Amino acid sequence: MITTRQKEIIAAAGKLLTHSGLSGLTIKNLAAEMKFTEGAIYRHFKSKEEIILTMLEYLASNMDERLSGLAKVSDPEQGLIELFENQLNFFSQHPHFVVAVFSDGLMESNEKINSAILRIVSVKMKHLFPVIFSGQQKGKFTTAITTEETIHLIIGAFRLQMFRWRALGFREDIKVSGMKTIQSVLKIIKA
Amino acid sequence: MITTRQKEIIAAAGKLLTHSGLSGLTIKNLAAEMKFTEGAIYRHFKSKEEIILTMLEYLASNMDERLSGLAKVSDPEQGLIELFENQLNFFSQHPHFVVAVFSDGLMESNEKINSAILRIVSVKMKHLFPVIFSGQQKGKFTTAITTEETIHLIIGAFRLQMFRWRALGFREDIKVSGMKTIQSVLKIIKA
DNA sequence: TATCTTTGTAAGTAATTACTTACAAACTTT
DNA sequence: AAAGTTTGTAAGTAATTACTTACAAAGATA
Repeated sequence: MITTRQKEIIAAAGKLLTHSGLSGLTIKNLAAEMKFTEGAIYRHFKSKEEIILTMLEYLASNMDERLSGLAKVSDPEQGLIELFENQLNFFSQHPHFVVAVFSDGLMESNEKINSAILRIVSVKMKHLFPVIFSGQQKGKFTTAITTEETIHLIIGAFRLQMFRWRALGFREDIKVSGMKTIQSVLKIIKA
Repeated sequence: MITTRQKEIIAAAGKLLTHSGLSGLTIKNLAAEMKFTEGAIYRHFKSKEEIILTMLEYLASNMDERLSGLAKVSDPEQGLIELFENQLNFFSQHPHFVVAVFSDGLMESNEKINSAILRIVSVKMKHLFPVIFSGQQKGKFTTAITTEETIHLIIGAFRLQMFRWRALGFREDIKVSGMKTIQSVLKIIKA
């Protein structure tokens, strides 16, 4: 499906994106990052669009696998914590993918890329929904707002946290500050 | 300070940004949108960077003025509602500025642009802080989490709402869906 | 009325972009 | 060992980029 080289290239692409924005993601820069020439990039991808799409699809399925692999816990609060610990662990180890996953900046007039971005969001929601829902049913989380509204709050807070992490140059420990955010959300949504 | 033509140009720039992303914001497209030639753009701005910076600075001071002009109300809940009604009203009338205000996509390796973006965030926080803080002191809002954490939750939810509005092509009425988000946040943070 | 300033056009510039083509070295397979 | 395949290089391409320059028309000022 996806070769080792392709993985290396999309990792380099994420790195460029995160550090220099979309305008920094050029084939020239990508080749330099990979330490070979531009032509070689086209041995592995037929276009720049394909690189971005492959990156987004990889991140979506990677996230889906990771979160599917989480052991089922009966306590919804613990389930929520483990879900975000897993997410934060991934971004802590792969900070260069932050932009690709969260950036509105990749949203251009390109239909394919836009729907690939929305797929990532929906994967996240897919795993978040049952945790929140069961928490509400068990009387652990508030039912003052709907499941969707709760998810909206959580994802919004998480995204903003990642935005700030990047804006501040990845200086803070995202595992610590990210969990603080989740903890404060938890305090608020607990029934 | 800023001429009428300059305002027209930054409005056109926002329009291009929102519809076609950063790569759609070219001098050529900008000139076409203004219905004159590329050279004429340079009669009003000395560089593309200056256009973006002027746009961001305009948005920051515009927001600052708007929110400063709000009548002081004693009820924090009402204050919060009026603040966001004002914000939603602005974006409803100027949807093409959504990207400029919220997009991480403008964040590039350009230092000046990055700090202009962060200025917008800080203007918003400046006006949100006293409302939340007084609400907590008056016992109207929860003190289970800090003022900063509350603001983080609110801004995160609001940003995500704007992101979705754009992703769905500005189809829904942002005044309605935006206020729903604020209402659900309010339910949660009320003491 | 004559001159100056402002704001536009037309046609360029060099640099950068994504992508291609002809060729060669190194593995793999036979 | 011979042949085929994979993966790289070197040197291009046409298109697009931000920006410039020489010129002209219109309005304001003298």
